[in-house]
Amino acid sequence: MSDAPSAVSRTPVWKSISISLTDDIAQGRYGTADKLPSEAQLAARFGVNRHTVRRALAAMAEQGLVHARRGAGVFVAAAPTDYPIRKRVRFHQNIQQGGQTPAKQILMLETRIASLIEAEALALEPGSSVHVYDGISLANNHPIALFQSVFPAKNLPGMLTALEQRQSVTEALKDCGVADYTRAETRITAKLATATQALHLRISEGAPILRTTGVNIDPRGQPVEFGRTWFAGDRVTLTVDGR
Amino acid sequence: MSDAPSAVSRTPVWKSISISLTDDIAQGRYGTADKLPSEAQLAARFGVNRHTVRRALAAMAEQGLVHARRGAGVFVAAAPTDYPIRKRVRFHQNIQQGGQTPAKQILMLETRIASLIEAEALALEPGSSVHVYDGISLANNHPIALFQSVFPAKNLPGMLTALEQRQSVTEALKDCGVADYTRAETRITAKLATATQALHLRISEGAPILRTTGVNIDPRGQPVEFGRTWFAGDRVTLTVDGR
DNA sequence: CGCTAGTATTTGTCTAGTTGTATAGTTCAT
DNA sequence: ATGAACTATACAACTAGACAAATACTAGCG
Repeated sequence: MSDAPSAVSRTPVWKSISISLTDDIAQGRYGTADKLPSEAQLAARFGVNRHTVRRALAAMAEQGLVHARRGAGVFVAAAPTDYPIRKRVRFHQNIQQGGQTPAKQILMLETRIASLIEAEALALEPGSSVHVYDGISLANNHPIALFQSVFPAKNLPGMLTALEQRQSVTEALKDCGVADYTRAETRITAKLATATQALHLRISEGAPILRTTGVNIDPRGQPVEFGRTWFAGDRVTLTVDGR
Repeated sequence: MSDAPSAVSRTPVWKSISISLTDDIAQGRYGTADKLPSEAQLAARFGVNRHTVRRALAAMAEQGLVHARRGAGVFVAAAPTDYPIRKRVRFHQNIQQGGQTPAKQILMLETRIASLIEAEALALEPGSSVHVYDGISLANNHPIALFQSVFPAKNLPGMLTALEQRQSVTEALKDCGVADYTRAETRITAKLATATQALHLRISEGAPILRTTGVNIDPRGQPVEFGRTWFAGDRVTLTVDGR
């Protein structure tokens, strides 16, 4: 009691180790399928007992970041996914290119009146109706991001059922007659995870989140999708090409 | 626990325990870096509750006499070491001059791209690669400081292996053709120990730390090392010569 | 060259001990 | 009553060491 510098270490040591290693992976210090230093070496590096390192690694393994092979070592399972933001942003393509398996989980599909923001982004009359697609993006069966896609309902009948069957936005749009689309603009900001977001993304509340907002347009320049995506900050690295 | 009857001021039990243990250390019954008996054992010896012993130990820790490591025990802290900062700062020399045995423990050796700060300190092009040497400085086998030495990679091939074998920066540099070097500038600031630093230095989180930042240059004035050192504040006294 | 056997590493599991922290209760002097 | 000193108990976090099980490495042999 009565310690002057009461900067109480509320976070357990193993958690800070886990964060440090996760960051190392995120920074590319250890690449996908790379072997981490042995538990003994890590224990020496962090100045703790091997068991404390093990607890940190266990937490990372639970998140699917690493996996251990007895006698061999601990390997990076999924380096933070590189998610390129280009003219043509395609979730499935982006994930597959990184050697991972993409998937989507539907949270909600509905048709409703567009909000002001949505109407403006899609260049719609106020009061127009839109299809809304809420869901979770997964890579290798681990949640990467939450998203909400908003489509103008007028030109896209049957979009909801198409989304339900296809899961892929690209293919659903193709079913509805939109063969191609490109990203007109993307905005990126940093947020902190709310409780619900944290739950869905399997991160802790208050963890950093990358929010991107983008509008996709068809070749004629008509907006076809207004999308917002919340990426788990430590699981994804957004990369923006020069152009 | 009864007599000394009407005396107005009775010293608390924990204080007398603290005095007793302090005396034991002063008498050399527990030497530097020795582990004291566990709190439970001390509680039994003094016939009190463990918490009373803890209060005594807390008082001693506040005076820098002992330091506790969770799960490991309570250890007798070392007397502060004098560390002179001069034109030629040499760790091994400095420690030996104080009659102690120097040693270094490698935490990490790597080659990577220089950060902005590092590039500027070493007068390198942005994006140049550097050798980085993370480690712990020990005197008489207990930690004095954490350090990070950054060397320009271009002029120093084989520096990492040299460091691995030699441990001494001076000798490793000699192996790489740098016969002599002097300290161009040293900055000193005070910080608080982070969790990891505290673990390595065997101090408590939030304890004071002296951070020195320095650049060493070769006789031609070329920067050869950018070093940062975090000294355990209550274990080291930095001295600066008038010179 | 390929195979095997032995050795060293590395992760998995178990047991035991130690400090850190929280809660609750007792005693006692003022 | 009130608060300080101390006791009692329980659990969390971390250390320490040992051993088993799986893997990687290496030397030697055919």
